[in-house]
Amino acid sequence: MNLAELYRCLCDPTRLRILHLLQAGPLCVCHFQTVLELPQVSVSKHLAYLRTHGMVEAHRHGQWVIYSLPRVRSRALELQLNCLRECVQSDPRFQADLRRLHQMQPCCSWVAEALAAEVGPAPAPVDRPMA
Amino acid sequence: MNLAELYRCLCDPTRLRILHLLQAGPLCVCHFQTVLELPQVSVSKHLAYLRTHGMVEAHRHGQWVIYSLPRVRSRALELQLNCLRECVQSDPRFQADLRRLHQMQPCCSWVAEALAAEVGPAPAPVDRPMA
DNA sequence: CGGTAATATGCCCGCCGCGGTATATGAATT
DNA sequence: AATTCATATACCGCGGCGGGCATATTACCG
Repeated sequence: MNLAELYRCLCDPTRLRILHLLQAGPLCVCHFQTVLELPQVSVSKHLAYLRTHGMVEAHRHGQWVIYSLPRVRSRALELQLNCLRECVQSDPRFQADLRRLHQMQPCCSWVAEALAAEVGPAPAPVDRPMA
Repeated sequence: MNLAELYRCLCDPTRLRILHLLQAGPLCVCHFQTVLELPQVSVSKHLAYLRTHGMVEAHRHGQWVIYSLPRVRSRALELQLNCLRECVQSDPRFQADLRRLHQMQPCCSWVAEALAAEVGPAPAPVDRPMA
């Protein structure tokens, strides 16, 4: 992916919020719906956009899909994610998202945690790229 | 300007090349035309886009218009420019642009230099924001 | 004043991305 | 098998943006 394409992934406020949240660890779609307070279809479409552009990875766990930042990242992606983190440090919007994320008791937190612990070759049940 | 808007300025390859070149110092439109090898109208429109979004500043010097990065920049803009510079370090396209910039003998190099030296309250002749 | 060089803008068109609505897929549960 | 939950996708309409062409603006020069 070239740089302009990468920036295109970043030029939507919802996608920025998603990527920011993902820096705290893997999350399932229902997390995003709750934290972002956006309709399911909107969240799903933005996640699909990021996924097809290699900005996030998706893994099915039963009926849930866990999204995470790519395990292996290009140098540019790494730099951009760091830059994004610095940029939003003083932004109330993004910080509020983080607070809401930590407050919520998600339906599938155990799944996210299980997947976060999963650093090896994915020992979990079904773990295909996408549905 | 919010962050997503900033990223929107960055999500076009031509604008990325322009911003990258500007990190080497102020340039006039004819520089961009030569280095980028793009039609005048394309260069001008991308510059207008960046200008209206506060990513660059324009100053008339006689019949030329010199573009530069803003003298005063938001923290986010500063971070993004640094990140961009790091990201393109190994990109042949952007490095080739820089080489071509240094090779060329521009029509109005003295103007750019004069403006670069200008750190004070703009002592030069006519120096209005835009035409 | 007329001409020319440098730059900007208006218009048209095509494409992409976003929101919304409806619907499909896939897994779990009974 | 039917239902329900979680998630994705197809379709539609709209606005923004980029390219191309023509034209306007501004400054300079003879």
